[in-house]
Amino acid sequence: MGRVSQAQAEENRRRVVETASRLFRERGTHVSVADLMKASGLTHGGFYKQFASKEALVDEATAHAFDGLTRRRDDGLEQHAGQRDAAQRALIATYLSVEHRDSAADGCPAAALASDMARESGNDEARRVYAEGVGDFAEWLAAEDEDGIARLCTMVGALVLARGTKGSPISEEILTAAREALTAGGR
Amino acid sequence: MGRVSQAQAEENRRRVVETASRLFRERGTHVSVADLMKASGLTHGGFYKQFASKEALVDEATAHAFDGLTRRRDDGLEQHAGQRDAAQRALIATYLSVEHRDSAADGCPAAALASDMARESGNDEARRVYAEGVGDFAEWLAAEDEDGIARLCTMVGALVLARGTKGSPISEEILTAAREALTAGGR
DNA sequence: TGTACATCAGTGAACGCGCGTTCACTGATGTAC
DNA sequence: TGTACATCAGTGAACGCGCGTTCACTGATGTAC
Repeated sequence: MGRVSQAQAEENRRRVVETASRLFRERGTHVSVADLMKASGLTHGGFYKQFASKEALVDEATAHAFDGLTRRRDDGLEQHAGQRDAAQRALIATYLSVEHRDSAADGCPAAALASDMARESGNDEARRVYAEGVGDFAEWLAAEDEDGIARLCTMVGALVLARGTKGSPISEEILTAAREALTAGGR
Repeated sequence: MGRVSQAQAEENRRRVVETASRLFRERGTHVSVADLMKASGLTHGGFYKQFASKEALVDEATAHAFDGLTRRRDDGLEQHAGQRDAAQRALIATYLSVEHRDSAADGCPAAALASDMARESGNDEARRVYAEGVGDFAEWLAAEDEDGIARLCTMVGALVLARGTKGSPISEEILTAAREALTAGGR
């Protein structure tokens, strides 16, 4: 193929990070470099021209996924004219939907990457980025009468359990029960 | 080594299932057959004398892990002289402890295996066993004024997030926040 | 109860394959004049 | 502005290694007489 322009190279790099942030959420951080590069429209050999190691890509992809979450969350706030609790209610409804359960690739990284981070004991930077993202999200979710952390636990637990039980009727029951618990009576 | 008595063979098999149910919870179902057998004190070649495939072991180990959960839960009920809500409060406190966060191997399979089940799309039997275990646990957790499913979501979400953020101060904050949400005022 | 032999749990090497990473090569891009 | 050449993003084969699974072999166990 020969050399490629700097602009093109930068765009290719961005595409790999974007693809990784999606595939890691969908299938876990064990997705192979070869699969990642193929899904980005490249061959696997070029990977190390852009990234020091696969671990470094995990760091960047994790940060990228949380950036996307922040952006969507702030967009929602704007759509509700800055009304914080209306934006929160809307986000919770989307979060606990069948659509979100079925599309982890562009869904919440706090839920999708939790077990990978727990097991990725070697990669401290990714874990740091992850913890920071979780803290930010919890803070945003805080309501007048309730801790944002507790709400986030219910949301993440529901999503993770609904995904793990997908195919059984309990999967949808989980989403419904969590939605009710979070919207009824101050929760 | 030569042949081994039927009793010994049965015990070896049981030990492999037990080891697998622990290592799968701790490190995920991707733990290799070789590692599993070594941890059970055997060589990997003999695996297929006892199991049809690694997938079959995942099924059995998942069921075994939920059996352990059921046993511990019922033991707790007995210790509290059949007082259901006292037993529930004790279980919740243990569940949301730093000790449980740090020992996934003999911890809750609903939390530890969720992401593996979500991604184990090929293995329907393991998913069925998992969903059944989750349903049982949720039913046991039901309180007079609250759905067991919603409580389970908060518990599982807290444990999964605390494990993913371990090393950052927010990890302990998550456990505390969930404990408070679940014990204060009907929740 | 004792002997002869078939069974089969466990061993360890091997299978094809995919992993993360390296490397010689390519040729269009970017730069020096 | 045009030419000469160094740079380096991307290619594709290869590296050592670990994966799930298979297989010839072993020898103590279990059984038939």
